[in-house]
Amino acid sequence: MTIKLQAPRGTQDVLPDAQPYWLAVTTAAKQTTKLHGFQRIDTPVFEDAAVFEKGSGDTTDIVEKEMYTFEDRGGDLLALTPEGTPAICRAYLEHGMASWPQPVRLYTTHQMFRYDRPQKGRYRQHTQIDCEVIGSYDALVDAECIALLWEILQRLNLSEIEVRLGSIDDPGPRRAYIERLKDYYRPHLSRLSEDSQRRFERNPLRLLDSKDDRDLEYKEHAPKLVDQLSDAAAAHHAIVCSALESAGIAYRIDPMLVRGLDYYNRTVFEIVPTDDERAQGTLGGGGRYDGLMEILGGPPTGGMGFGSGIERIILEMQKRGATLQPEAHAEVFIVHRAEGGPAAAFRLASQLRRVGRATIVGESGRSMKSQMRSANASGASFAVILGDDELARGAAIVKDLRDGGEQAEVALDAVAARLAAD
RNA sequence: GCGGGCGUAGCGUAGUGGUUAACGCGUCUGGUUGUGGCCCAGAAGAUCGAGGGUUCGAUCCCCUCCGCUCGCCCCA
Repeated sequence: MTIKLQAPRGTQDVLPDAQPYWLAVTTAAKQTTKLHGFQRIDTPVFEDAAVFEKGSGDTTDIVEKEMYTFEDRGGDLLALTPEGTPAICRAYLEHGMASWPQPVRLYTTHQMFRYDRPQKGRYRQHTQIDCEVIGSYDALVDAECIALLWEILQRLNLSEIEVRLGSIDDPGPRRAYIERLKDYYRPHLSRLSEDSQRRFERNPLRLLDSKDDRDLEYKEHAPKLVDQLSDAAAAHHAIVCSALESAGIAYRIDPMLVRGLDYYNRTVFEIVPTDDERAQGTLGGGGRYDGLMEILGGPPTGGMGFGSGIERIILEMQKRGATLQPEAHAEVFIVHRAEGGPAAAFRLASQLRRVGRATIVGESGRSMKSQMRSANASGASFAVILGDDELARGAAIVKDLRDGGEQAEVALDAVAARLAAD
């Protein structure tokens, strides 16, 4: 019978105590993207479902089993964004950004929704920092995006991180490679794990991602895509590598790196904590998506970007021992206990706010002790006390709460000026 | 979708087959004459996740469900 209302599974409330972490991360993203010439964009929380069905690929897990799709009252089929890139690309096309100076560098922080089984670092609603560079095929842009995420994490004192870099070539050569890969695996198929047997049919690249003991031996000797790239992709990859080196960014070539989205080509990357083995430890990842615009009905347009999970970044910060304190609720706390006190307190509070001071008025009817306790708990630096005697002569007591508790009587009209923000 | 752990006041925990379920933190109210932080006192706050079963009796034993959580798959 007790109906307990609670946040839906896989969602969470970000309480005041956690806000400093969110502020730190979003600030780091804002500042770093600005240093790279990115502009902010915001796209809707939901989109026409087709944006993702076409954009992300309708055989990807994200679209196939994780999308929150619904029909609205007008009969339109909509989806809560599971993934930012197609939405931003849609906006690029819709607003004719191809006529802006190219490439267009865009960033956002965006709610993502995926119907998935929650666990540590994985939620049904999560927030991503999303950066996209659209309108460029330049390999240097790939390196810049990787560097950008790297710098954001560095700014948050997450230094024990590692870039994993790979290339999945362009669609044509990749298809040829996949055939070679399947040829390699086919004779061993019956000895592979069930998961891998399924992957063989559905997503052969994932064979290389298996952690099952039964697959390891075959995986080790499997042909690696990154070793046999087409000339164009190999040259592209080489530029990315040397750019990262010149920027002093440590990376590791990961031949097994496979991303879960269909549209990637050439560069793919992830950044993970050095000491974290878990799959959900990935702090961010992305890659190049030169074919995506065409899939969405636009002209051929190069693109490169990444997403990074804010919740995961915060978990990692806390794991490293970061402790950020919430700000004080107020700077000035007005204690009133007098005939006419409430009205005077209310008026004084608005004067204080006009001069830039965060001000809280104590609860009417509570004792002075009680209000002073509230003042202390609010973190305010000053209490302004309105008592009968002072009010009778048009004055108030200003008390410094920070240490000794010095106090002085000040004319009511002079309080705001005295406590004004610098 | 699959497997493991857990479910007692807002939070963190204790506890027992049988009178009013305990403690800490937090909240509120007080500690004389109008004032915080420490300290002290008091109060409020829990149908012990839900339903069923065993039993004279269950918060404690059994089953089911729900929820949370960790892992697999996959992803940020």
